[in-house]
Amino acid sequence: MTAESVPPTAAPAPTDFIRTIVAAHVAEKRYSQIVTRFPPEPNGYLHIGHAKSICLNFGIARENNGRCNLRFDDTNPAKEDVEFVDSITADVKWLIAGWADHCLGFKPKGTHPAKVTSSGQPDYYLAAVNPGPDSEPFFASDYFDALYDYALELVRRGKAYVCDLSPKETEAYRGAPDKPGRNSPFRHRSIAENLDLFQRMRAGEFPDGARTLRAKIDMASPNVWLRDPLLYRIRHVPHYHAGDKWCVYPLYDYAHCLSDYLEGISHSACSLEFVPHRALYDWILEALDLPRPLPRQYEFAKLVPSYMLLSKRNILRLVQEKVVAGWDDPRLPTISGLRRRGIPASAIRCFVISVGVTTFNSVTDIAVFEHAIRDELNTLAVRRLAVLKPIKLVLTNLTPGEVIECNATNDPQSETPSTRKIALTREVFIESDDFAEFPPSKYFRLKPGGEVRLKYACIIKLDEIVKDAAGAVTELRCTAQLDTRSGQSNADKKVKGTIHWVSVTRCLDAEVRLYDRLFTVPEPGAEEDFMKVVNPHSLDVVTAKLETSLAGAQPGDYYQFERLGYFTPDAKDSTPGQPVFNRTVSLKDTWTKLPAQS
RNA sequence: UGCCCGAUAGUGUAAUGGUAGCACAAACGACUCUGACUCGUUUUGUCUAGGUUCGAGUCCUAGUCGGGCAGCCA
Repeated sequence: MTAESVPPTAAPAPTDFIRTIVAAHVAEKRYSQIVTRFPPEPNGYLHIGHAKSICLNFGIARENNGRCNLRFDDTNPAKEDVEFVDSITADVKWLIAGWADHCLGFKPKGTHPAKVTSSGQPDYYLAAVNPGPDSEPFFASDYFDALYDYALELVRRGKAYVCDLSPKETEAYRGAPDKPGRNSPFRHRSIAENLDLFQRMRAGEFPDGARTLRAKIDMASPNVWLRDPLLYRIRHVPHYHAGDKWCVYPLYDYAHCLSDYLEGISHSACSLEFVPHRALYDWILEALDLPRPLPRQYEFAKLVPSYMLLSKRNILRLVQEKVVAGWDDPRLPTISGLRRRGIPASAIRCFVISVGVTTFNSVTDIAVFEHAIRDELNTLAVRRLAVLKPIKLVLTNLTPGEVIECNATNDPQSETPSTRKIALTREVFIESDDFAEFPPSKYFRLKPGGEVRLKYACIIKLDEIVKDAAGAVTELRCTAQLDTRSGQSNADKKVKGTIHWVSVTRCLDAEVRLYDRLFTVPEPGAEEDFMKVVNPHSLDVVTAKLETSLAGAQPGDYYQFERLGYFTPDAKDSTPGQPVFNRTVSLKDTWTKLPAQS
């Protein structure tokens, strides 16, 4: 293999504090395999913050020949729904496609953890398989039997008890961070009574909220999560996945650590707000005296890109109040929104990997994301000509029916670029921004008496500006210097400016959606009300003139409209032969930033 | 006013106790049939005060600032 043929995936693996720990565990052979997991709750859509967790967990798996299980953390039947299971699964698959698909852990359809014997002790275990027609993601709700069994064991060991305190009383007894809690009056029930009561809770004998199962730890602990945390609550609600079999449901802290254990997870990475929960995570696993190596929890800082709002709750509000058109609105940082916007999965991965993994809460400049997008698209996107805000230009030395074929490059970044033919005709559209009757200094574009090159065609000179009665420019009359075309005698003639264009008679009208950031401030989440800082110009819809070859554009195709930016056909509103384009991101522009422009 | 965590250029992120690097951003320049890309140059940094040490971004102490924790949410 030559140096040139090394695939881009050969980029050095990232290093961070979690990977350093994993590497140490690999060296000491602590686990038989490195297994991570991505555990979303199916109560909303995935966003770019989740992408960080996905890249970390799948990244660790692929770098260590391991596995990363997709597991739905669905222990709250009131909030969860299959709709989200489907969208989350699709988003995860899209995000890791071609990168870590081989690490994705599913389970055989319909299976639950099997009771096995490990190290001479009874145990539960559910191994992962590759995704396929007979497999599905993991669900914490498939562990309810095993979890119930472990809860019974905790009771038998005198480490859990049934508490009859009401929600309000429970809160009062818990105390405050700076004040110790008080023991529940039910803390010293006998094991037999606890067993009986817990079984009757499960049997449905008590109404919602009447009793809970609690861990017996320490009501005076400075860590409030250790003050006899709730393990189970009563909810007479059917579960979208588990059906109506249960009326007691485990809480996150109890379910999560054991779900990790059941799947043989080695490293359980979560965000920083779970740091105080780690002691509980460890306590539950250790209290059960389990036979296999225990998973451990590691916490990292969430991704917070500037100008974005990431929490599900806030995104939901933007959707409900119709600030955006839905969960997959291209202005939203949801994975489905980013995909619809035209951002490649590889760009999302490059971005989150470049940000790194630390324990420091930070805000990442959106420019880093935009750079990653442009960097990927520069290689992936096919070049086309399009005019967003057209103004007519007449080449007076061409006859009305004359067609001059020009060769345009599709992929200038390729080592073996291909070309296509585009038609130069007497009348063309150019970008209205590319003409100025009274140009500022250093204006390289079309101006009175000036010359520019029409990209892939020839140099033209502006002779005359035609205006209507109101004084608005209606037409620019120019002379084409046909000997400056590629291959002609004067082809090497230099002019300072080159502009894009589209033939008036050979073009396609199309709706183009120009998206901009959704908020006007870098940290909308820090605002008293983020609705007040919504960018009123986050969407500008224009009817653009496109070169005809764009009629066949399909969703999933990436284009660069030269000198403008990257565009992709909208996956929802495009129809065959009539694409609607979304602007993914503009090209970097060092001209309009100049002070002369303001 | 309890406990836990954190702090390195504008932003993000590196640095077995041994020359503070990298990326993005910004500025300037080269190149250019995309004012893009690419290439080159430059600006800007270890929160504060003590201590240990030949030597501290790194270890210790105190402080400052920031974040988190009292759902029968996850």
